[in-house]
Amino acid sequence: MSLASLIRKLEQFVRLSPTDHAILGRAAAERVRHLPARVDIVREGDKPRDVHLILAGWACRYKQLEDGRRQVVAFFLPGDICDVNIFILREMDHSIGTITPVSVADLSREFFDTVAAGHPRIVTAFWWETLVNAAIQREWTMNLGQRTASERMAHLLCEIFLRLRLGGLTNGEGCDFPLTQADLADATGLSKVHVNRTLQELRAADLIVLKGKTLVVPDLGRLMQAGLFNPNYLHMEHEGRQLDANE
Amino acid sequence: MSLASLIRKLEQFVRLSPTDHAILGRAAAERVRHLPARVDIVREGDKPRDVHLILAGWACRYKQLEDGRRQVVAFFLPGDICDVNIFILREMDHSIGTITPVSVADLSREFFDTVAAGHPRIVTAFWWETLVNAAIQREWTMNLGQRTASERMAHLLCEIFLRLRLGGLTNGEGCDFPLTQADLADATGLSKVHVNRTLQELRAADLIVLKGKTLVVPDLGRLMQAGLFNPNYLHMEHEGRQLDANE
DNA sequence: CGATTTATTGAATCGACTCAATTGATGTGG
DNA sequence: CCACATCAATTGAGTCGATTCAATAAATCG
Repeated sequence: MSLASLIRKLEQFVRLSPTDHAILGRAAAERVRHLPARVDIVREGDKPRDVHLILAGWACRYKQLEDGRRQVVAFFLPGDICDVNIFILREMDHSIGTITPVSVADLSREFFDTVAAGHPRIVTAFWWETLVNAAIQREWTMNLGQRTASERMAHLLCEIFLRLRLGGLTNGEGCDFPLTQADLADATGLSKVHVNRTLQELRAADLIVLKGKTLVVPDLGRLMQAGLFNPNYLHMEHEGRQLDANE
Repeated sequence: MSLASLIRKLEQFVRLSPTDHAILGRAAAERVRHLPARVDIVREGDKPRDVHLILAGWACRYKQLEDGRRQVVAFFLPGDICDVNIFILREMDHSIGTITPVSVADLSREFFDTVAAGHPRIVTAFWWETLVNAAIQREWTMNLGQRTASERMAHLLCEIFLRLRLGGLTNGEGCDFPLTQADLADATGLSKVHVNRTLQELRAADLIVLKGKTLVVPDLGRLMQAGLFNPNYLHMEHEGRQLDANE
């Protein structure tokens, strides 16, 4: 269960009090839904109601053009919050869909009001989450604009691996990896065929082992080099060090 | 002077009180700097100190790879705030540079603390600004990942034109346009040469008139079509209508 | 006014795409 | 538990959008 991942992630940035933990725990337990793979959680045009906290499973944020071209603009991993304060806006400008079966907690506007009123550390933690998500989105812009296919793919894999590790969701050099090549294509702006060839390149260079929904990164440093990956944008600079230890 | 643009922009979303106006006015007047064109306001790796409010001129947010490849990930127009609460983070993961000469107000951490403590409408307005900036960044991801060169360029021009109009910075169908083709190349992920050819295409289709640092959009609807532009992500849905009138 | 930046044009090349077919997994019902 | 159906991954061949390199023209600036 991955309220733990959320707290672990937030705590590498701010230290939360027992009360803060309790508040988050209660919010995450209140309205939980279990969704199958490949369904929409919210759709472009919807009126935003709740903020979604992913407790288990993977999801993605995507946008689509009328002619069907589709871009995944973000992945959500367990412990990720979809859009803090999204209910401020009138309507969604994008959709959120599940990749695997997902457990999601719906966080109400009232919860955020409560937090804003009396839990400044959580407010700070949520701002941190928001700023990091913005940084990730910028890095994706960079990724699509400047990196070659294999750099781009290596970069994306580094990011996912590090984000999973931050949530305590890796086993040494390996992690679950439920994305299909079609998902990777939608995220990297490449064609499915080229994604396939790009992955083969990375495999041939012994940068990744990817099969059966599992990713192994034998040498993260080399994969980072291949992707021109600089982790600064993930802003894991605080207590992050100590967490690295128990991997 | 473009505190007006900021207020105009925020007010099409939340109605601010006279006190709110005064607070913003004071903050924007306190520490103002005038910078020449083509210099950095902040650099990647810096410790974030203040939040920057662009009072006049254009700037951009950019990231660079070691080998020199450069991606502009956002443009800042008069009235734009660079990163609300950025001082939460340890260090900048990108740089901000001027394009034209710029007047910038440095907003202190204390200002944001004051706002958080006693000016809920401004807090909401700042969240709105933050969420819209995130939406813009997502749309750029989409733009780079899915649109062809000419769609991409048309889309970018639509966005800039609409954002300028929202700040009251257009004259009918025209606006200032200080970006060079090299800037457009860095923003669209295209080569300079191809930017040139793409602009010629748009000119040939009578979608734009662009010369001498001025852009004219004879038919915004057609340009939007050409760029597969859906303005929903700018979230101008509120009092926006009435503002359109006095253009 | 010359110097430098910005814009434009041409030609050759290449990275990534499309189309099309095949192989390999995964999953479901009889 | 196998057989079939579907979805995911792989391979080959030909094409095209966008790139690079290189040179010239036009603007802008001190």
